[in-house]
Amino acid sequence: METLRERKKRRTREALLRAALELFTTQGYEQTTIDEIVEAVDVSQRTFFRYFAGKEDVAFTVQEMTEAAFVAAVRARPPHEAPMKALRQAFLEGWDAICETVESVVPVELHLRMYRTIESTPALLAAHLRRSAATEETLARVLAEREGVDVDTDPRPRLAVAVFGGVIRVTERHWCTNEDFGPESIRMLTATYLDQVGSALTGNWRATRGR
Amino acid sequence: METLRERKKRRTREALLRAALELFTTQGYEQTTIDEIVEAVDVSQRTFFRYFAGKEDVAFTVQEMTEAAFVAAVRARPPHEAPMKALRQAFLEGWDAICETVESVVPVELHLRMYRTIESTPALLAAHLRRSAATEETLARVLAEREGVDVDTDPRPRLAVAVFGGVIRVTERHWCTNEDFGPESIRMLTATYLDQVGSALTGNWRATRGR
DNA sequence: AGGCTAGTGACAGCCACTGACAGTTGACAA
DNA sequence: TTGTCAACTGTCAGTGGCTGTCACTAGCCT
Repeated sequence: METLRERKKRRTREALLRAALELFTTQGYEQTTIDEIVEAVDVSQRTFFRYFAGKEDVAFTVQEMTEAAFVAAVRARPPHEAPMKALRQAFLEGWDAICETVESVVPVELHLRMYRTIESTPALLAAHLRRSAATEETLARVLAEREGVDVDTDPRPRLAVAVFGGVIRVTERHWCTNEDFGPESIRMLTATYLDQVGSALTGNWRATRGR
Repeated sequence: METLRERKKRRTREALLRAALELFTTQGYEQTTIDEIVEAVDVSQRTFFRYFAGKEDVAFTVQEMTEAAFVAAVRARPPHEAPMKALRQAFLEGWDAICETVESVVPVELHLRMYRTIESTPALLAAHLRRSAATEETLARVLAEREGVDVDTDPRPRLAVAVFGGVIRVTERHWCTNEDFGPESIRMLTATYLDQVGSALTGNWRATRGR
Protein backbone atom coordinates (compact mmCIF):
# COMPACT_ATOMS: atom_id res chain seq x y z
CA MET A 1 0.00 0.00 0.00
CA GLU A 2 1.45 3.29 -1.14
CA THR A 3 0.66 6.59 0.52
CA LEU A 4 -0.08 9.75 -1.46
CA ARG A 5 3.20 11.31 -0.49
CA GLU A 6 5.12 8.27 -1.68
CA ARG A 7 3.20 8.23 -4.95
CA LYS A 8 4.04 11.86 -5.61
CA LYS A 9 7.67 11.21 -4.86
CA ARG A 10 7.81 8.26 -7.19
CA ARG A 11 6.10 10.23 -9.95
CA THR A 12 8.51 13.13 -9.61
CA ARG A 13 11.49 10.81 -9.61
CA GLU A 14 10.36 8.84 -12.64
CA ALA A 15 9.45 12.02 -14.51
CA LEU A 16 12.94 13.38 -13.85
CA LEU A 17 14.49 10.08 -14.94
CA ARG A 18 12.53 9.88 -18.18
CA ALA A 19 13.07 13.53 -19.04
CA ALA A 20 16.80 13.24 -18.38
CA LEU A 21 17.27 10.08 -20.47
CA GLU A 22 15.22 11.56 -23.28
CA LEU A 23 17.31 14.72 -23.33
CA PHE A 24 20.62 12.86 -22.94
CA THR A 25 19.86 10.53 -25.82
CA THR A 26 18.54 13.16 -28.20
CA GLN A 27 20.82 16.15 -27.71
CA GLY A 28 23.76 14.55 -25.90
CA TYR A 29 24.81 14.26 -22.25
CA GLU A 30 27.18 17.21 -22.02
CA GLN A 31 24.87 19.42 -24.06
CA THR A 32 22.08 18.83 -21.55
CA THR A 33 21.98 21.06 -18.46
CA ILE A 34 20.24 20.26 -15.20
CA ASP A 35 18.13 23.34 -15.73
CA GLU A 36 16.72 21.88 -18.94
CA ILE A 37 15.78 18.65 -17.15
CA VAL A 38 14.01 20.34 -14.24
CA GLU A 39 12.32 22.74 -16.63
CA ALA A 40 10.80 19.80 -18.52
CA VAL A 41 9.36 18.44 -15.26
CA ASP A 42 8.71 21.85 -13.73
CA VAL A 43 10.50 21.41 -10.43
CA SER A 44 13.35 23.36 -8.92
CA GLN A 45 16.97 22.45 -9.52
CA ARG A 46 17.37 21.75 -5.82
CA THR A 47 14.70 19.07 -6.03
CA PHE A 48 16.62 17.25 -8.75
CA PHE A 49 19.60 16.91 -6.43
CA ARG A 50 17.36 15.52 -3.70
CA TYR A 51 16.39 12.61 -5.94
CA PHE A 52 19.68 12.01 -7.69
CA ALA A 53 23.21 12.38 -6.39
CA GLY A 54 24.22 14.17 -9.58
CA LYS A 55 23.86 14.43 -13.31
CA GLU A 56 25.80 11.20 -13.72
CA ASP A 57 23.69 9.28 -11.23
CA VAL A 58 20.47 9.67 -13.18
CA ALA A 59 22.15 8.30 -16.30
CA PHE A 60 22.91 4.99 -14.55
CA THR A 61 19.67 4.44 -12.65
CA VAL A 62 18.53 1.68 -15.00
CA GLN A 63 21.94 0.02 -15.17
CA GLU A 64 21.98 -0.10 -11.40
CA MET A 65 18.87 -2.26 -11.47
CA THR A 66 20.20 -4.67 -14.07
CA GLU A 67 23.49 -5.15 -12.24
CA ALA A 68 21.72 -5.87 -8.98
CA ALA A 69 19.49 -8.37 -10.77
CA PHE A 70 22.48 -10.16 -12.27
CA VAL A 71 24.32 -10.43 -8.95
CA ALA A 72 21.16 -11.85 -7.40
CA ALA A 73 20.92 -14.38 -10.25
CA VAL A 74 24.48 -15.54 -9.58
CA ARG A 75 23.74 -15.87 -5.88
CA ALA A 76 20.76 -18.05 -6.75
CA ARG A 77 22.79 -20.60 -8.74
CA PRO A 78 23.10 -24.08 -7.20
CA PRO A 79 26.24 -24.15 -5.05
CA HIS A 80 27.76 -27.24 -6.68
CA GLU A 81 28.09 -25.48 -10.05
CA ALA A 82 31.60 -24.56 -11.19
CA PRO A 83 32.32 -20.80 -10.96
CA MET A 84 32.49 -19.91 -14.64
CA LYS A 85 29.45 -22.05 -15.35
CA ALA A 86 27.49 -20.26 -12.62
CA LEU A 87 28.30 -16.88 -14.19
CA ARG A 88 27.45 -18.16 -17.63
CA GLN A 89 24.13 -19.70 -16.66
CA ALA A 90 23.10 -16.76 -14.49
CA PHE A 91 23.51 -14.51 -17.49
CA LEU A 92 21.97 -16.74 -20.13
CA GLU A 93 18.97 -17.76 -18.04
CA GLY A 94 18.46 -14.45 -16.29
CA TRP A 95 18.64 -12.24 -19.35
CA ASP A 96 14.91 -12.25 -20.05
CA ALA A 97 14.05 -11.37 -16.46
CA ILE A 98 16.55 -8.50 -16.60
CA CYS A 99 14.93 -7.13 -19.73
CA GLU A 100 11.52 -7.24 -18.04
CA THR A 101 12.90 -5.39 -15.02
CA VAL A 102 14.09 -2.63 -17.33
CA GLU A 103 10.78 -2.42 -19.14
CA SER A 104 8.97 -1.82 -15.85
CA VAL A 105 10.68 1.56 -15.53
CA VAL A 106 11.49 2.82 -19.01
CA PRO A 107 11.00 1.47 -22.54
CA VAL A 108 13.85 -0.89 -23.46
CA GLU A 109 14.30 1.12 -26.62
CA LEU A 110 15.13 4.20 -24.54
CA HIS A 111 17.47 2.10 -22.41
CA LEU A 112 19.32 0.92 -25.50
CA ARG A 113 19.67 4.49 -26.77
CA MET A 114 21.01 5.49 -23.36
CA TYR A 115 23.48 2.63 -23.59
CA ARG A 116 24.78 3.95 -26.87
CA THR A 117 25.05 7.42 -25.38
CA ILE A 118 27.06 6.06 -22.46
CA GLU A 119 29.40 4.23 -24.81
CA SER A 120 30.02 7.34 -26.89
CA THR A 121 30.39 9.85 -24.04
CA PRO A 122 33.85 9.69 -22.41
CA ALA A 123 32.69 10.85 -18.99
CA LEU A 124 29.86 8.33 -18.94
CA LEU A 125 31.96 5.50 -20.30
CA ALA A 126 34.43 6.09 -17.48
CA ALA A 127 31.69 5.95 -14.88
CA HIS A 128 30.27 2.83 -16.49
CA LEU A 129 33.59 1.00 -16.32
CA ARG A 130 34.06 1.96 -12.70
CA ARG A 131 30.62 0.68 -11.84
CA SER A 132 31.37 -2.54 -13.69
CA ALA A 133 34.57 -2.90 -11.69
CA ALA A 134 32.60 -2.55 -8.48
CA THR A 135 30.13 -5.20 -9.62
CA GLU A 136 33.01 -7.51 -10.51
CA GLU A 137 34.41 -7.09 -7.03
CA THR A 138 31.05 -8.11 -5.58
CA LEU A 139 30.89 -11.12 -7.88
CA ALA A 140 34.42 -12.16 -6.97
CA ARG A 141 33.40 -12.28 -3.32
CA VAL A 142 30.27 -14.26 -4.13
CA LEU A 143 32.30 -16.83 -6.07
CA ALA A 144 34.97 -17.00 -3.39
CA GLU A 145 32.35 -17.70 -0.76
CA ARG A 146 30.66 -20.36 -2.91
CA GLU A 147 33.97 -22.13 -3.37
CA GLY A 148 35.20 -21.54 0.13
CA VAL A 149 38.41 -19.76 -0.85
CA ASP A 150 39.85 -16.47 0.44
CA VAL A 151 39.35 -13.69 -2.08
CA ASP A 152 42.38 -11.79 -0.81
CA THR A 153 44.95 -14.54 -1.09
CA ASP A 154 43.58 -16.62 -3.97
CA PRO A 155 43.59 -14.62 -7.23
CA ARG A 156 41.28 -17.02 -9.08
CA PRO A 157 37.93 -15.44 -8.10
CA ARG A 158 39.04 -12.03 -9.37
CA LEU A 159 40.67 -13.52 -12.45
CA ALA A 160 37.52 -15.43 -13.31
CA VAL A 161 35.21 -12.43 -13.02
CA ALA A 162 37.73 -10.28 -14.87
CA VAL A 163 37.61 -12.68 -17.80
CA PHE A 164 33.82 -12.86 -17.62
CA GLY A 165 33.59 -9.09 -17.38
CA GLY A 166 35.81 -8.79 -20.42
CA VAL A 167 33.48 -11.01 -22.42
CA ILE A 168 30.46 -8.99 -21.30
CA ARG A 169 32.12 -5.74 -22.31
CA VAL A 170 32.97 -7.09 -25.74
CA THR A 171 29.35 -8.17 -26.07
CA GLU A 172 28.11 -4.78 -24.94
CA ARG A 173 30.14 -3.03 -27.57
CA HIS A 174 28.82 -5.36 -30.21
CA TRP A 175 25.29 -4.69 -28.93
CA CYS A 176 25.74 -0.93 -29.24
CA THR A 177 27.24 -0.87 -32.71
CA ASN A 178 25.08 -3.48 -34.43
CA GLU A 179 21.46 -3.55 -35.42
CA ASP A 180 20.15 -6.83 -34.01
CA PHE A 181 19.54 -6.27 -30.32
CA GLY A 182 16.87 -8.84 -29.58
CA PRO A 183 17.23 -10.75 -26.29
CA GLU A 184 17.95 -13.97 -28.17
CA SER A 185 20.88 -12.65 -30.22
CA ILE A 186 22.54 -11.29 -27.10
CA ARG A 187 22.31 -14.64 -25.41
CA MET A 188 23.79 -16.45 -28.37
CA LEU A 189 26.59 -13.93 -28.83
CA THR A 190 27.61 -14.14 -25.19
CA ALA A 191 27.64 -17.93 -25.24
CA THR A 192 29.77 -17.92 -28.40
CA TYR A 193 32.27 -15.47 -26.95
CA LEU A 194 32.58 -17.41 -23.72
CA ASP A 195 33.34 -20.52 -25.76
CA GLN A 196 36.06 -18.72 -27.69
CA VAL A 197 38.02 -17.49 -24.67
CA GLY A 198 39.98 -20.71 -24.60
CA SER A 199 41.09 -20.52 -28.20
CA ALA A 200 41.85 -16.81 -27.83
CA LEU A 201 44.36 -17.58 -25.13
CA THR A 202 46.17 -20.50 -26.66
CA GLY A 203 47.67 -21.35 -30.01
CA ASN A 204 47.92 -18.97 -32.90
CA TRP A 205 44.92 -17.57 -34.67
CA ARG A 206 46.17 -17.86 -38.20
CA ALA A 207 45.06 -21.50 -38.40
CA THR A 208 41.41 -20.49 -38.12
CA ARG A 209 41.68 -17.02 -39.62
CA GLY A 210 38.64 -15.03 -40.78
CA ARG A 211 36.12 -16.66 -38.55
CA MET B 1 68.47 22.35 -29.23
CA GLU B 2 66.00 24.00 -26.89
CA THR B 3 65.23 27.68 -27.01
CA LEU B 4 64.80 29.76 -23.86
CA ARG B 5 61.07 30.01 -24.44
CA GLU B 6 60.73 26.25 -24.69
CA ARG B 7 62.81 25.76 -21.58
CA LYS B 8 60.57 28.08 -19.61
CA LYS B 9 57.49 26.29 -20.85
CA ARG B 10 58.85 22.91 -19.87
CA ARG B 11 59.83 24.18 -16.43
CA THR B 12 56.38 25.64 -15.83
CA ARG B 13 54.69 22.46 -16.97
CA GLU B 14 56.85 20.19 -14.85
CA ALA B 15 56.48 22.47 -11.84
CA LEU B 16 52.70 22.33 -12.20
CA LEU B 17 52.82 18.56 -12.60
CA ARG B 18 54.98 18.00 -9.53
CA ALA B 19 53.02 20.44 -7.38
CA ALA B 20 49.72 18.86 -8.42
CA LEU B 21 50.84 15.28 -7.72
CA GLU B 22 52.32 16.32 -4.40
CA LEU B 23 49.09 18.00 -3.33
CA PHE B 24 46.87 15.22 -4.66
CA THR B 25 48.79 12.53 -2.82
CA THR B 26 49.09 14.38 0.47
CA GLN B 27 45.72 16.03 0.97
CA GLY B 28 43.59 14.16 -1.56
CA TYR B 29 42.41 14.84 -5.10
CA GLU B 30 39.01 16.35 -4.40
CA GLN B 31 40.35 18.36 -1.49
CA THR B 32 42.90 20.00 -3.79
CA THR B 33 41.76 23.04 -5.75
CA ILE B 34 43.34 24.35 -8.93
CA ASP B 35 43.96 27.59 -7.07
CA GLU B 36 46.18 25.78 -4.58
CA ILE B 37 48.21 24.22 -7.38
CA VAL B 38 48.80 27.45 -9.25
CA GLU B 39 49.53 29.24 -6.00
CA ALA B 40 52.32 26.76 -5.27
CA VAL B 41 53.90 27.48 -8.66
CA ASP B 42 52.91 31.16 -8.70
CA VAL B 43 51.14 31.29 -12.05
CA SER B 44 47.59 32.25 -12.93
CA GLN B 45 44.79 29.71 -13.02
CA ARG B 46 44.37 30.36 -16.72
CA THR B 47 47.93 29.22 -17.33
CA PHE B 48 47.25 25.87 -15.71
CA PHE B 49 44.49 25.20 -18.23
CA ARG B 50 46.84 26.07 -21.08
CA TYR B 51 49.16 23.23 -20.07
CA PHE B 52 46.63 20.65 -18.96
CA ALA B 53 43.18 19.93 -20.31
CA GLY B 54 41.83 19.77 -16.78
CA LYS B 55 42.37 18.74 -13.22
CA GLU B 56 42.04 15.10 -14.22
CA ASP B 57 44.53 15.36 -17.07
CA VAL B 58 47.44 16.30 -14.85
CA ALA B 59 46.80 13.29 -12.64
CA PHE B 60 47.35 10.90 -15.56
CA THR B 61 50.33 12.51 -17.23
CA VAL B 62 52.75 9.83 -16.02
CA GLN B 63 50.39 6.94 -16.74
CA GLU B 64 50.06 8.20 -20.28
CA MET B 65 53.78 7.71 -20.75
CA THR B 66 53.84 4.19 -19.35
CA GLU B 67 50.91 3.07 -21.47
CA ALA B 68 52.52 4.40 -24.62
CA ALA B 69 55.75 2.62 -23.69
CA PHE B 70 53.94 -0.68 -23.22
CA VAL B 71 52.09 -0.46 -26.54
CA ALA B 72 55.42 0.25 -28.23
CA ALA B 73 56.94 -2.79 -26.51
CA VAL B 74 54.16 -5.01 -27.84
CA ARG B 75 54.64 -3.62 -31.34
CA ALA B 76 58.32 -4.49 -31.08
CA ARG B 77 57.75 -8.19 -30.34
CA PRO B 78 58.81 -10.64 -33.07
CA PRO B 79 55.81 -11.24 -35.35
CA HIS B 80 55.90 -15.03 -35.09
CA GLU B 81 55.15 -14.95 -31.36
CA ALA B 82 51.69 -16.09 -30.25
CA PRO B 83 49.42 -13.19 -29.14
CA MET B 84 49.23 -13.87 -25.42
CA LYS B 85 52.93 -14.62 -25.29
CA ALA B 86 53.70 -11.31 -27.00
CA LEU B 87 51.68 -9.42 -24.39
CA ARG B 88 53.29 -11.37 -21.58
CA GLN B 89 56.85 -10.91 -22.78
CA ALA B 90 56.36 -7.24 -23.63
CA PHE B 91 55.28 -6.64 -20.07
CA LEU B 92 57.85 -8.80 -18.30
CA GLU B 93 60.81 -7.62 -20.37
CA GLY B 94 59.70 -4.01 -20.75
CA TRP B 95 58.86 -3.37 -17.10
CA ASP B 96 62.32 -2.08 -16.17
CA ALA B 97 62.41 0.34 -19.09
CA ILE B 98 58.96 1.62 -18.13
CA CYS B 99 60.13 2.29 -14.58
CA GLU B 100 63.09 4.25 -15.92
CA THR B 101 60.82 6.31 -18.14
CA VAL B 102 58.78 7.27 -15.10
CA GLU B 103 61.84 8.19 -13.09
CA SER B 104 62.93 10.66 -15.77
CA VAL B 105 59.94 12.87 -14.95
CA VAL B 106 59.00 12.26 -11.33
CA PRO B 107 60.31 10.06 -8.51
CA VAL B 108 58.82 6.56 -8.78
CA GLU B 109 57.86 6.86 -5.14
CA LEU B 110 55.61 9.82 -5.98
CA HIS B 111 54.20 7.89 -8.90
CA LEU B 112 53.29 4.98 -6.65
CA ARG B 113 51.61 7.31 -4.19
CA MET B 114 49.66 8.83 -7.07
CA TYR B 115 48.63 5.33 -8.11
CA ARG B 116 47.21 4.66 -4.70
CA THR B 117 45.35 7.98 -4.81
CA ILE B 118 43.86 7.07 -8.19
CA GLU B 119 42.74 3.70 -6.89
CA SER B 120 41.03 5.22 -3.86
CA THR B 121 39.40 8.20 -5.59
CA PRO B 122 36.21 7.19 -7.45
CA ALA B 123 36.46 9.92 -10.07
CA LEU B 124 40.08 9.05 -10.83
CA LEU B 125 39.52 5.31 -10.81
CA ALA B 126 36.78 5.80 -13.40
CA ALA B 127 39.07 7.82 -15.61
CA HIS B 128 41.83 5.25 -15.17
CA LEU B 129 39.59 2.38 -16.28
CA ARG B 130 38.43 4.31 -19.30
CA ARG B 131 42.02 5.03 -20.28
CA SER B 132 42.84 1.36 -19.83
CA ALA B 133 39.93 0.44 -22.07
CA ALA B 134 41.28 2.75 -24.77
CA THR B 135 44.73 1.17 -24.47
CA GLU B 136 43.18 -2.29 -24.74
CA GLU B 137 41.43 -1.26 -27.92
CA THR B 138 44.77 -0.17 -29.37
CA LEU B 139 46.38 -3.44 -28.32
CA ALA B 140 43.55 -5.46 -29.84
CA ARG B 141 44.20 -3.78 -33.18
CA VAL B 142 47.93 -4.40 -32.90
CA LEU B 143 47.36 -8.11 -32.20
CA ALA B 144 44.79 -8.39 -34.98
CA GLU B 145 47.21 -6.91 -37.45
CA ARG B 146 50.04 -9.18 -36.29
CA GLU B 147 47.85 -12.23 -36.78
CA GLY B 148 46.19 -10.99 -39.92
CA VAL B 149 42.63 -11.21 -38.62
CA ASP B 150 39.83 -8.63 -38.75
CA VAL B 151 39.34 -7.02 -35.34
CA ASP B 152 35.68 -6.27 -36.09
CA THR B 153 34.57 -9.76 -37.04
CA ASP B 154 36.94 -11.94 -35.01
CA PRO B 155 36.36 -11.50 -31.25
CA ARG B 156 39.62 -13.18 -30.23
CA PRO B 157 41.87 -10.08 -30.29
CA ARG B 158 39.54 -8.18 -27.96
CA LEU B 159 38.98 -11.23 -25.77
CA ALA B 160 42.71 -11.81 -25.41
CA VAL B 161 43.48 -8.22 -24.39
CA ALA B 162 40.46 -8.20 -22.11
CA VAL B 163 41.83 -11.20 -20.26
CA PHE B 164 45.31 -9.69 -20.17
CA GLY B 165 43.90 -6.37 -18.99
CA GLY B 166 42.03 -8.19 -16.25
CA VAL B 167 45.24 -9.75 -15.02
CA ILE B 168 47.01 -6.39 -15.06
CA ARG B 169 44.22 -4.79 -13.07
CA VAL B 170 44.34 -7.52 -10.44
CA THR B 171 48.09 -7.01 -10.25
CA GLU B 172 47.67 -3.24 -9.95
CA ARG B 173 45.33 -3.63 -7.03
CA HIS B 174 47.73 -5.96 -5.33
CA TRP B 175 50.53 -3.46 -5.98
CA CYS B 176 48.58 -0.66 -4.35
CA THR B 177 47.52 -2.50 -1.24
CA ASN B 178 50.72 -4.35 -0.45
CA GLU B 179 54.13 -3.24 0.72
CA ASP B 180 56.54 -4.88 -1.69
CA PHE B 181 56.51 -2.82 -4.85
CA GLY B 182 59.94 -3.53 -6.25
CA PRO B 183 60.15 -4.06 -10.02
CA GLU B 184 61.00 -7.72 -9.51
CA SER B 185 58.00 -8.62 -7.36
CA ILE B 186 55.64 -7.05 -9.88
CA ARG B 187 57.11 -9.12 -12.66
CA MET B 188 56.80 -12.33 -10.71
CA LEU B 189 53.26 -11.61 -9.59
CA THR B 190 52.10 -10.87 -13.12
CA ALA B 191 53.67 -14.04 -14.46
CA THR B 192 52.03 -16.10 -11.71
CA TYR B 193 48.60 -14.60 -12.34
CA LEU B 194 48.87 -15.15 -16.08
CA ASP B 195 49.67 -18.79 -15.41
CA GLN B 196 46.63 -19.17 -13.19
CA VAL B 197 44.09 -17.88 -15.68
CA GLY B 198 43.65 -21.36 -17.10
CA SER B 199 42.89 -22.98 -13.78
CA ALA B 200 40.61 -20.11 -12.81
CA LEU B 201 38.42 -20.82 -15.82
CA THR B 202 38.16 -24.59 -15.62
CA GLY B 203 37.41 -27.15 -12.96
CA ASN B 204 36.45 -26.35 -9.45
CA TRP B 205 38.71 -24.55 -7.04
CA ARG B 206 38.00 -26.59 -3.96
CA ALA B 207 40.54 -29.21 -5.02
CA THR B 208 43.39 -26.74 -4.58
CA ARG B 209 41.84 -24.52 -1.95
CA GLY B 210 43.82 -21.97 0.07
CA ARG B 211 46.62 -21.50 -2.37
C1' DA C 1 66.09 48.88 -32.73
C1' DG C 2 61.71 47.51 -33.78
C1' DG C 3 58.05 44.43 -35.36
C1' DC C 4 55.96 39.91 -34.64
C1' DT C 5 54.03 36.37 -31.93
C1' DA C 6 53.83 32.97 -28.23
C1' DG C 7 52.74 33.02 -23.64
C1' DT C 8 50.52 35.16 -19.72
C1' DG C 9 47.34 37.50 -16.39
C1' DA C 10 43.01 39.68 -15.21
C1' DC C 11 38.27 39.48 -15.63
C1' DA C 12 33.71 37.98 -16.66
C1' DG C 13 30.78 34.20 -17.13
C1' DC C 14 28.71 29.19 -17.48
C1' DC C 15 27.50 25.00 -15.19
C1' DA C 16 27.44 21.30 -11.62
C1' DC C 17 26.74 21.07 -7.03
C1' DT C 18 25.94 22.35 -1.84
C1' DG C 19 24.37 24.56 2.53
C1' DA C 20 21.03 27.33 4.94
C1' DC C 21 16.60 28.78 5.66
C1' DA C 22 11.85 29.49 4.89
C1' DG C 23 7.49 28.03 2.86
C1' DT C 24 4.26 24.30 1.67
C1' DT C 25 1.98 20.01 1.84
C1' DG C 26 0.63 15.39 3.37
C1' DA C 27 0.11 12.35 7.69
C1' DC C 28 -1.93 11.66 11.89
C1' DA C 29 -4.02 12.43 16.26
C1' DA C 30 -7.18 14.96 19.17
C1' DT D 1 -12.32 19.28 11.33
C1' DT D 2 -8.53 21.18 12.91
C1' DG D 3 -3.97 21.67 14.71
C1' DT D 4 0.66 19.90 14.87
C1' DC D 5 4.61 17.68 13.21
C1' DA D 6 7.53 15.98 9.81
C1' DA D 7 8.55 15.52 5.12
C1' DC D 8 9.15 17.70 1.02
C1' DT D 9 10.17 21.71 -1.84
C1' DG D 10 11.75 26.37 -3.45
C1' DT D 11 14.81 30.37 -3.10
C1' DC D 12 19.13 32.27 -2.54
C1' DA D 13 23.81 32.68 -2.04
C1' DG D 14 28.15 30.64 -2.73
C1' DT D 15 32.15 27.34 -4.31
C1' DG D 16 34.93 25.07 -7.66
C1' DG D 17 36.05 23.48 -12.38
C1' DC D 18 36.45 25.31 -16.75
C1' DT D 19 36.23 28.66 -20.97
C1' DG D 20 36.31 32.98 -23.84
C1' DT D 21 38.14 37.48 -24.35
C1' DC D 22 41.45 40.99 -24.42
C1' DA D 23 45.23 43.60 -23.29
C1' DC D 24 50.05 43.17 -22.04
C1' DT D 25 54.70 41.33 -21.63
C1' DA D 26 58.69 38.74 -22.95
C1' DG D 27 61.39 36.17 -26.11
C1' DC D 28 62.46 35.66 -31.16
C1' DC D 29 63.93 37.36 -35.70
C1' DT D 30 65.47 40.60 -39.19
